[in-house]
Amino acid sequence: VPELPEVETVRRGLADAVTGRRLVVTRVEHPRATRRQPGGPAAFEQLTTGRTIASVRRRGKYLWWTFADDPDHAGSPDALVAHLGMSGQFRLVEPDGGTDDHVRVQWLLDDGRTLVFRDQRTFGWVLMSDLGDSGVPESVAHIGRDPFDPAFDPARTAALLAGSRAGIKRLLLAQRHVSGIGNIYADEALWRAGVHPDTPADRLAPEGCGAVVAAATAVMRQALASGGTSFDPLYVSVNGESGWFERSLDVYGRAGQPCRRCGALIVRERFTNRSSHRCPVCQPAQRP
DNA sequence: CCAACTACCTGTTAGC
DNA sequence: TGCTAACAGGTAGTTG
Repeated sequence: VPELPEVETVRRGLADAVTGRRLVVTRVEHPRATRRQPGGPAAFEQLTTGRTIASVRRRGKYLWWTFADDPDHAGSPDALVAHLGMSGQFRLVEPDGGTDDHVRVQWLLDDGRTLVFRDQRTFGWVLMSDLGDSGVPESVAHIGRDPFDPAFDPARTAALLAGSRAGIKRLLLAQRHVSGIGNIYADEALWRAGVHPDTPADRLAPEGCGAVVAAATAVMRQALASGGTSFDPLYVSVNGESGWFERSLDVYGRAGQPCRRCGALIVRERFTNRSSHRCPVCQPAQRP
């Protein structure tokens, strides 16, 4: 699943490939991809066709392209926001390349290539959105900053987390106080910090929450440095390459294998209709 | 306002 | 072999 390091890898690939390119024509192949767009596929095609990409930006797992000023599109939203969901990909296709069943949106570029948005499980989406005064699209403004943001404030984030009684893993996944963390890196961060996922954040206090945030930041930086993506054909960069970080995961997907710190067997538990992985010794259950 | 729950979706794998 | 169930899980909307 694309989380912060994977989405940042995609952003970098996109920035290199499409900055300054004009979208000659947009075609929505699957209406679900534009389900959040007022006016649906037709509106999305009309609002994006002919525009020139000025920059590619990101907050948490949300990506957006800004567009160059264009009198033909005066009054149109300024940003194309995309979320990859579970399985979304941006891929560049050479002029003689084909298409496939998972392509949801495609853009013919002015260099002859085609940019495609592929998404097997269709949780991803694209949307034209206004840029607010802060430079963040309206549809992204509800999430917190991510740890790669130069303006990210770890102490303030820890204080915000510690102000909640909710379990720390739920809070990390909520994207509210800190964004970009998904199930994989949440489990990795909690293992590194030695914290049980259900520990109430207020019980951890700002110090404990700060340690979890620091662990999440560290593991995501390492993941970004080692190719940014998990080793999975669903999560590839713009050029189709997979990363190698899955080989470095300590708990996620390691149920039944020994903890790399203490040797106890990693357990997998149900957690709000998904799964949590933890070491029963390093991350013991909290006493009531 | 906060916290918790569920629908959304499809390809793969496990089990009978 | 064929069928069913479980599983992967981020987000938005709803409910309590």
